[in-house]
Amino acid sequence: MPQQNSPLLKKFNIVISLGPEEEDFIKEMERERRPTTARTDLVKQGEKYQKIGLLHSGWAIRYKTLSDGRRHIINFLLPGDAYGVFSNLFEMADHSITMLTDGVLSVFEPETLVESYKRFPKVAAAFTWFAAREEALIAEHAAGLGQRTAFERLAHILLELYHRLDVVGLTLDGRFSMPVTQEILADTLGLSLVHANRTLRKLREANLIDTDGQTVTLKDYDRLAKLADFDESYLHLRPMSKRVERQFTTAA
Amino acid sequence: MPQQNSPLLKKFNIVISLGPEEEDFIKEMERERRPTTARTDLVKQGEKYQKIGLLHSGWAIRYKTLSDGRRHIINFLLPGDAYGVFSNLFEMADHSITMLTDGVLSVFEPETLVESYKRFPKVAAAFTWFAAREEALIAEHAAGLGQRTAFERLAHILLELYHRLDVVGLTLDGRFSMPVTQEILADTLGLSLVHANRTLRKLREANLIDTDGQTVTLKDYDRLAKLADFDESYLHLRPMSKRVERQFTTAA
DNA sequence: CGTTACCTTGATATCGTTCAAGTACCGTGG
DNA sequence: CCACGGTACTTGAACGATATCAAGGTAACG
Repeated sequence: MPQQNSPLLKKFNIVISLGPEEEDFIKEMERERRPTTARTDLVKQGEKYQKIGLLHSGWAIRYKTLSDGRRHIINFLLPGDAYGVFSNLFEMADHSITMLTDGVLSVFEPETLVESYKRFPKVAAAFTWFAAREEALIAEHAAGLGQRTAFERLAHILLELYHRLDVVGLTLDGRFSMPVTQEILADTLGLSLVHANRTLRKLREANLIDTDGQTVTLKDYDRLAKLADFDESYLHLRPMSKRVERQFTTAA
Repeated sequence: MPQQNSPLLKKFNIVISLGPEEEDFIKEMERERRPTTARTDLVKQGEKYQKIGLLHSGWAIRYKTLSDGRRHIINFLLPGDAYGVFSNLFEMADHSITMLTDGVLSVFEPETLVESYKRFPKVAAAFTWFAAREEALIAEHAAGLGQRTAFERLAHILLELYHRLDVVGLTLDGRFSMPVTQEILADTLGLSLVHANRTLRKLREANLIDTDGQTVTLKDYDRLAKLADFDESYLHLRPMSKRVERQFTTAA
């Protein structure tokens, strides 16, 4: 029977071509699957790091809490995303990760990744790539928080989520499921809950999106992209250049 | 004659203990020194990546430009900082880097770093550590942009700069040189130039800081840290844990 | 069927922006 | 040596985007 590729492999296959042995190595990493439930903490700010994790299904948030309770959501973790890849080097986590929904994940020891550096440099390159991409995403968010209006920011994050879900096959006709309360959205965009709600309404009233429960529909991608100044290149979802790939094959 | 350690080595020595051969490898990377002048672009958004760079002296900014000209400054590059370590994996730069002052830097091919993975895993670990730290800094800025007031944000960045300069020996009695116009500061904090100016004044009037030309003095670290909710742990300037260091020595 | 979580909307307050103007300090050329 | 233009800093006044306060609505769930 044809085994469907995991979301992680789907992403990897976009940027780098892996041989069967390399794919097997990754599949081995993903073999042990651990079901989780919404509100489970995967990482806790201030506590020691332990494992690296891969999210197979479900959504999670990576967030920071200020001492007075204010919370900022750094990023969403979607199916196919990893966490702890490099931040594992630190003694303590400077952020928390919590499941937003039920989901399934695999966790493994950092040693496994170190091993890949020796045996399968291309696998290591793929993980490094996505860790670097994490930073690119956060930098884009920071730029948005600094420079974009609430309206632009909201449009922008919806477009980002659309693209990120699209590569792992979780969109259909501009529609996707977004299991996120408006409070979560507000804490992501640096807005009050009330204003997040109103901004969402404005987007609906401008005929740019539709919402139906947790389902979001992008009704006019082009206008949305224009008003949010959205340029997908920061998502870096393109094949690795020969130049770079060569580095990681001769390195073997 | 006792050779003064480079700012990069000063930072590395905080987190990991390097043997003489490893230090030599780094010194070799830094050997060729290239003077640069203010306003020189080290990396340009939209252009191809080329090299990895180390900044020995001078300040630079990493920033993104929106299509309508708005600019957000992601981070400052200070002496001892590197750029392009991982973002080199990408085909195109999603941000620019420009010198704020005259300075000196070393640039080298990514292959050099790949080589270190095989020959000197601890050196690779140190670079990886600092690339991961980059992300931690940006995440903290994003959290600030989302949740902190202008006043808190300004206090926070001053404290961050103080700490980052301190580890490379560029502070004295709570004082440091900050070759940054208020416009740059505004674009970092997501404020208008006018409001950055007023916020700076408020900080002065509250007797928290002094400014004299480009020199900033932190007059009351504790009060500043408290009001900005500053917790230096996100800077991750502490020795690497045995657990991690072991990974990178057995990996050799 | 009451409680809880989430969404929605109005009214008012505030933080930060924009517009406008003026000052101080340079470096350069006449 | 002075006039000039450029860059950076400063301050006032009006405006606007977003927050806060307050209230009510709806659906899910034990």
